[in-house]
Amino acid sequence: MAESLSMSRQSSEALLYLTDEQLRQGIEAMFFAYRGFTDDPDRILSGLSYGRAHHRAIHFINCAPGTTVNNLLSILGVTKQSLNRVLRTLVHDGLVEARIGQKDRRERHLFLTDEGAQLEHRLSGAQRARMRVAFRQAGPEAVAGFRTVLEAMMDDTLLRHYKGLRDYPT
Amino acid sequence: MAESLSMSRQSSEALLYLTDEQLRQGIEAMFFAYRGFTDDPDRILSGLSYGRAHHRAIHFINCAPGTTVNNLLSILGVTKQSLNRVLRTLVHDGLVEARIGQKDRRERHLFLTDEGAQLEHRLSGAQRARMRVAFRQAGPEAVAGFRTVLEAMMDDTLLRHYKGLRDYPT
DNA sequence: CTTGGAAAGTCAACAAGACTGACATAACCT
DNA sequence: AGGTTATGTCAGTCTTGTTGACTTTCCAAG
Repeated sequence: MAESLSMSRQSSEALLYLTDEQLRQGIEAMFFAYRGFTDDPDRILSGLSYGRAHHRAIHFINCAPGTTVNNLLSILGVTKQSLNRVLRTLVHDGLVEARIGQKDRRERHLFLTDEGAQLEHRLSGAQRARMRVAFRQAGPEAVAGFRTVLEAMMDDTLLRHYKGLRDYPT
Repeated sequence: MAESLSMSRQSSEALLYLTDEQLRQGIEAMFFAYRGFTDDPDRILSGLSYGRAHHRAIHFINCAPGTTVNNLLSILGVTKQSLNRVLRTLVHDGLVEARIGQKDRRERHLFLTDEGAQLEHRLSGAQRARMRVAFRQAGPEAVAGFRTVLEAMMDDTLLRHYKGLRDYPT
């Protein structure tokens, strides 16, 4: 249904999607979609004295349990001092546990506590719900295209983080 | 090429794209792609004592020349105090002109000066360049899907801004 | 073995940019 | 004349980013 339209006139307008106007619309779509994307979790967090930074930390600790602070740093792309502030409150509030490394005692390996996992699930649940609706509305072809473009838009360093990097040993 | 893969096993895995793991990957793709998306302009702006907030203002004033402050407010979704701080510096630095409305003298209609348009072009140029590469890499089918999913992900109010809202009369 | 450098993490201070709340001014409308 | 609307401003707070200085730990070269 969605693809029949774009494919029918593919020959005559094959490069339409590369005009400046089309690119500008792509830019705005990213802006507005990202806003919708972060809205639900932000609303949940604002009632908890946490922010988007806490959400990001919780999300990636959940994805890669046992990851080190340094590793999280390179994923999130912020300074260690900035991350540390967030991590400190999360540890203090009992959402994250930071275990001293066995092999290298300088490292801290990060884990969600039960309470942390609970919050993570609440946050990602809201986000997944919105994305599920969008994905269902758009259909599998569109979703495949969505992923393809997004991956092409990432920096190569980030792309590496995006693919892989699960399961950290303690 | 891209679609042959997803269509060949469509029957058996038609709903694969709605599993929690697929949704989680979509979430991360948004996160990393948005980072790549804002990187280039941010770098340019950091040398100019401007930030992403200035970029957004400039972008939408360029798209809808003559728009009012109030209108910009609802597009950007920030408070007037926050926008005002940004706008003040832009007007002061001669990048934006705020003309008093003809019909309603309370309104300020916003325009980019030549210098403002120049900066806009530099910023959006960097962003368009990256998006052009991504679009070309992904192909027209993927781009159509990308747009479809992004639109489905927006809030309805934002969607209204995204479609339309060009050309404001002075 | 020791010593010096690198790496991981922490503390402190600061800046940008968002927010709220209160208030001012001008212009519009009934 | 009085109420509403559009805009601007001041003051204060919060989140989240920054840099600089510091400790602890590890490792490797002398």
